[in-house]
Amino acid sequence: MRASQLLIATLKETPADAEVISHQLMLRAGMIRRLTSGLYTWLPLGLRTLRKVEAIVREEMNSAGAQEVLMPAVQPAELWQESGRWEQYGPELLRVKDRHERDYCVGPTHEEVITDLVRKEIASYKQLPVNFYQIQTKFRDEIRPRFGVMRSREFIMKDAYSFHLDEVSLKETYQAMYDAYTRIFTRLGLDFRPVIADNGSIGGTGSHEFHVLASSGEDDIVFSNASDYAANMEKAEALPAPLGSDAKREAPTQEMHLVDTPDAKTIAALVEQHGLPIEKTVKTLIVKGAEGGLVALLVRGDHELNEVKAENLPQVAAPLTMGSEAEIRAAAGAGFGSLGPVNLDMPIIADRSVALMSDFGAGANIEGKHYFGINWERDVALPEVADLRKVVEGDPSPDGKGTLSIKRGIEVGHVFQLGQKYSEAMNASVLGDSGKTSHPWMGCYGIGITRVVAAAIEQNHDDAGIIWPNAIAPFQVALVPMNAHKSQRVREESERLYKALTAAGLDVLLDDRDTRPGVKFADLELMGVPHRLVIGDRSLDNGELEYKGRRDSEATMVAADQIVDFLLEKTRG
RNA sequence: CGGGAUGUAGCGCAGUCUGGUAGCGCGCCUGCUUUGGGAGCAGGAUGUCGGGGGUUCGAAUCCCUCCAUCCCGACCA
Repeated sequence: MRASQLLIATLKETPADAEVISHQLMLRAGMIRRLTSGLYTWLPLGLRTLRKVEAIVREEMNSAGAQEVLMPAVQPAELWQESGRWEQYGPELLRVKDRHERDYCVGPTHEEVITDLVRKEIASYKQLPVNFYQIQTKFRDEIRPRFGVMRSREFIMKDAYSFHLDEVSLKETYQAMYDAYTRIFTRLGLDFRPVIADNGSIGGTGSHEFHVLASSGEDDIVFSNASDYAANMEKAEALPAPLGSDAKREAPTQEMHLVDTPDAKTIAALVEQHGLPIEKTVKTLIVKGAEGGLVALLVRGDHELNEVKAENLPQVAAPLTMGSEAEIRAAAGAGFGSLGPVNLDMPIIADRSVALMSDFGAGANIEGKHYFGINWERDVALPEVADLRKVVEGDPSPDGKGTLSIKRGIEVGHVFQLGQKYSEAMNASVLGDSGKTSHPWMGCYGIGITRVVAAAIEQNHDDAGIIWPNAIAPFQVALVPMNAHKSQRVREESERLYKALTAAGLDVLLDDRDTRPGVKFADLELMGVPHRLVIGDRSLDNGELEYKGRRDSEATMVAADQIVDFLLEKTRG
């Protein structure tokens, strides 16, 4: 393509409302423009990258045995009422009425539509397994859209849904999708990790998220330094004690005694004012119980409650809700800051590491007082023990190998074993070889296409702009003719190169704009074109061209007759 | 939805406290010069000062109200 025919909408200054680097650079490079909150137009430059991501996803999905379909963005309410999600989904589901006052939604996902298709079209186990996917625009009415296309309301997603006679078949396809995702993100040139994820309220048996590692990521992901164990924070298991220790409680050395702590309403204050080591303190959090009433959760002072783990406990109400000050005062006899397990009349669940503590301090359930020197069994019965806390850097890995590190990640993909939830709710069934009907097992597999583009930039940029991986660069090579308005030879050589490189299968941008070279260099760097060739009289005299990779600090000279092979080599992989 | 901030030319901002002809930089248009890292000179265009209401002789500026956007918390690809 010629630059004179492309909308090059670069900006020198950073728009004030863009916070993260990918958003800033996408605006500055002229990839996207905001229409209104959470809605973006993809300009020609941005769309080129978007389409390349789609193409890679499509190729790998096809070769993994999935079939492409395209479902409507607008869906009838009836289907969502059948699955029960019309009520469940909440305000994130954009609901609309047509002229006949019938209810519809703009689809945030397509389990209902695909299940409806399958129940109509698939009747026999002989047609299973099947795996359908689409690349399509979704809408989620996010409370707070932010970070440009990273968390927009309208976004493009690849979503796939597989159907199986039994769980064994589901697991096979699940693995095939896991492998396909690994190939996709590898081909995209991204540094990513598949991590074990929580299944959430949908249930099911298995789930992995694919995260692109980036400090601006919104999720904490946890992984071992000595094995391939990786999980998201919600799911990462906290072992009771460090590796190699015998995980036993130490014998009491202190008597339990009541201490006046009128100004110690927080763990930090307690530690500071009373000289107690923080790992000898216990935090008591009181939440609503599944059967009504309240439940107390205990974690060590230096640990944080993992809300997902807490919510998954059978005794605890979902969603997790903290008790109100008034409720707690009525039940415990004291308010926030003075709560503890001693003389507390409600179900108590202690984190694994709390169960191993001795001589510890906790609220006394008397306003402004704590007990110090508490020991389990002797002073208070050991309650039920569960894994309640968030893991921290340096915790032992749950698989017994190495210790855990925590990094930030951007979730770009999710594979999920759904089980029979939708096929049962919507009565999709197939005949088996015994002549009996059964509900197919389902899996679903998503990739945030638009988010991938932003994530790639978060991971690949410098002060001058974007640095695209070869596979998704809008243009692989830029040609910059020098002094073209005067030198016919430069013009001719540029045209010749443009045709030769294009014929060799490269995506080439010929910068034929009538502007100064500094402007071109700055624009091309901002737009992230990974390879640049300068054509000037000086180097042509020597039969050479000047090459510079986007990450190179210096340009190098390349023999003009070698240039096609040279660039084919550079743009590979 | 709660907390914080902002809204003035396409973009970045000043002006608002203390009411009195709406400004600066970049970008854009014309001409001449210039052409290896965001050119120079000369000339030019562009604003319902977020909307509505009020106070006032007079409002970007003061008051009321609505709206939008951004940032921090609960959802998700």
